[in-house]
Amino acid sequence: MDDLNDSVTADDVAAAAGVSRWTVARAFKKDASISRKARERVLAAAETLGYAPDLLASSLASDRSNLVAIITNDFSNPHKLVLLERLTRMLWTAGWGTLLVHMSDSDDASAALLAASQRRVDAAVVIGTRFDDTVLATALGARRVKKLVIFARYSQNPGTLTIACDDVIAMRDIADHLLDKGYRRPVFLAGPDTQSAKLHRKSTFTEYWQARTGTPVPALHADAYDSAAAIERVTRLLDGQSPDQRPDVLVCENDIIAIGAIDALRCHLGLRVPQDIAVTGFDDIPLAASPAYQLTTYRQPITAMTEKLLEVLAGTLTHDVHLPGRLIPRGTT
Amino acid sequence: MDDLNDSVTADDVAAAAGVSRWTVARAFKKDASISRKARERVLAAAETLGYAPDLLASSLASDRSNLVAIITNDFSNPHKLVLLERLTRMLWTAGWGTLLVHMSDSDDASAALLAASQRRVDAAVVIGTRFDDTVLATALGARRVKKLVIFARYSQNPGTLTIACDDVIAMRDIADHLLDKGYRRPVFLAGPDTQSAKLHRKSTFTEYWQARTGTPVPALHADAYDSAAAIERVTRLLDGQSPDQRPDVLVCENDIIAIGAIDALRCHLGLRVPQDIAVTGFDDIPLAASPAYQLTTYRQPITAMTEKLLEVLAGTLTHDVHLPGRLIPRGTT
DNA sequence: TTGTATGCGTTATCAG
DNA sequence: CTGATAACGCATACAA
Repeated sequence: MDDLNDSVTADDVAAAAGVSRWTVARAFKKDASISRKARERVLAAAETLGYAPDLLASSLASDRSNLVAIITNDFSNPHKLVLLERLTRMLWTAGWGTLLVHMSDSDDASAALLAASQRRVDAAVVIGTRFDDTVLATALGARRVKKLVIFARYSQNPGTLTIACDDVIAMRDIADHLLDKGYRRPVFLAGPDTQSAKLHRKSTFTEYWQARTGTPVPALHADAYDSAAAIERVTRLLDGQSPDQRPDVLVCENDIIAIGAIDALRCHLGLRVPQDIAVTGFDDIPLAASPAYQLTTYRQPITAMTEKLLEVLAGTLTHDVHLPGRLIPRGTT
Repeated sequence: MDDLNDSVTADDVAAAAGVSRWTVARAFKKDASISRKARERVLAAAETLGYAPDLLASSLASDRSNLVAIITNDFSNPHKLVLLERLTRMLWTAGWGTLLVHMSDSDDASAALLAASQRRVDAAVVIGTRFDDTVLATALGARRVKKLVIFARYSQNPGTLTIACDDVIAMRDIADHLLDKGYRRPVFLAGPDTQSAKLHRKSTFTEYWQARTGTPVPALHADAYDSAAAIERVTRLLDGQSPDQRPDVLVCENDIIAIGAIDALRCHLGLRVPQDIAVTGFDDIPLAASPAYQLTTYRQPITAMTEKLLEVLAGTLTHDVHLPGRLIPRGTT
């Protein structure tokens, strides 16, 4: 059991089992025309020899690598860890390997896509909020990847498939919840206001709120998608503001910004959440459920989204998908 | 610029440049014996044709994939995100691709290693605290990977290379810091007390403390490496305990446990940190620096550790490495 | 159900 | 410095 060798090839197994090399290949294929006896003999021989098909050679010959690239440029948001966990686990279960590609800045998109295509990935999945759509489009034009999926984010790229949580339903749910609770003066706290960012949640929320109440919603932009930037922005907004001028709720684009907002309110401004100001987030990261925050937020249907991704990879789904998530009411509203 | 095709092969470039296929290969190799003129011609032709070497075919022919598998089973700790970011970025810069492999339970180790070896990775890097050393050893025996590196964790596996923060120095620094600050009754809060876990930090701290003060250090074990488990354990310990029986500092095995401890103290027990009880962590995750926690912790030298990993991959380093980190004193002590 | 040629795109190695 | 031969390990198509 110890002298197993990795350089056993299908030929070796074939010889040991007394069949041809091609029968060995069939034995490892799900629905192949092969007798049960032959398959058993082959599998037994493979077991004792310690043989496992070489996926590299297989990919080269078949033009299918069973590899998908996960491309991201945002490692500061804990939500990415949740996404990575779900993606790698479910893809692995379905037989897909995952190549993790780090994309440093936006203009690195072509390099990331190039790396993916050089490894012959069957698809590239982009996760992350800080992508420039146009940069992505030009990168895609220069270096073709069989399938390009934008995951957990809105995008209008042609030649691209989007799988995301339905922001329209989500922001309406949040707005309805806030109106039910009696809040009337929300401020929307978003991430950076770059030209390229879609900021779909912001526009959806503000439009719906205005339609329902007739009043506009002021919007703020943090300089980055992290809590430090949110702390800075919220402190700057509220410092020295009198209680009756203050918003009664901060609607945040995601949890990490909401966490920063809460920290600013409590630690820098001495305000209570939700008594003085309420806060909502988006994503339902683990920290949102901790007793220290108890953040009211909105959970994306990651498992269902990943199942859709599997359909895309299988080729049975070829259009954009927007799935409804779920409001998670907690103590901050 | 738009009709670039991915199925351009070295032969096409060779034809376009008027050289042989092998000269094309040389043009893309760093230190190859090729005239500057030939290389320029080839590179120009490749540029216009949109050619990029196929890494799959390259791996098959050369027996070097330039791929390293990152194997982990713990996606609940935000510190993993920091590790992933550093690893993928620095490996990418050095020309390595990263295959992210999810390891569900301990007995899945052989499956993860098998997947890695089937893709012919040049090395596998294991990150994560919940690994069973013996399981890893048997998995390694069954399925050989060229190099197996245990990263950011202690291990004694033969045939394995460890790159980690020096826990001995670290725990002494923490102990010295606490003694300086006047703390005298620490309790060590560790993760699960499984047979396999090394719990190196715990033994190191308790032994050093005993040596310096002559008093033993009680130890607690949370049921998991997450904050919820830590909250439960700390609450159970201190609930109803009189102030003079209480420890004056909780020394935690890592930050996520420390965060849970703080939440328990503040939210469930109504105690103040550090006035009633101090807390220390390990890792310096981003949350530790937030104003809500201001956790005194210890930062692992991740960049330096990753540089050592690159040396291992290059073959210039072949022994275990333990690097000193840095104490980060903050508000919880 | 099983065996046989042929090709996937590259590199190691040797010849010129 | 450059060209040529022989793998690398498997899959596809087709023939038996």
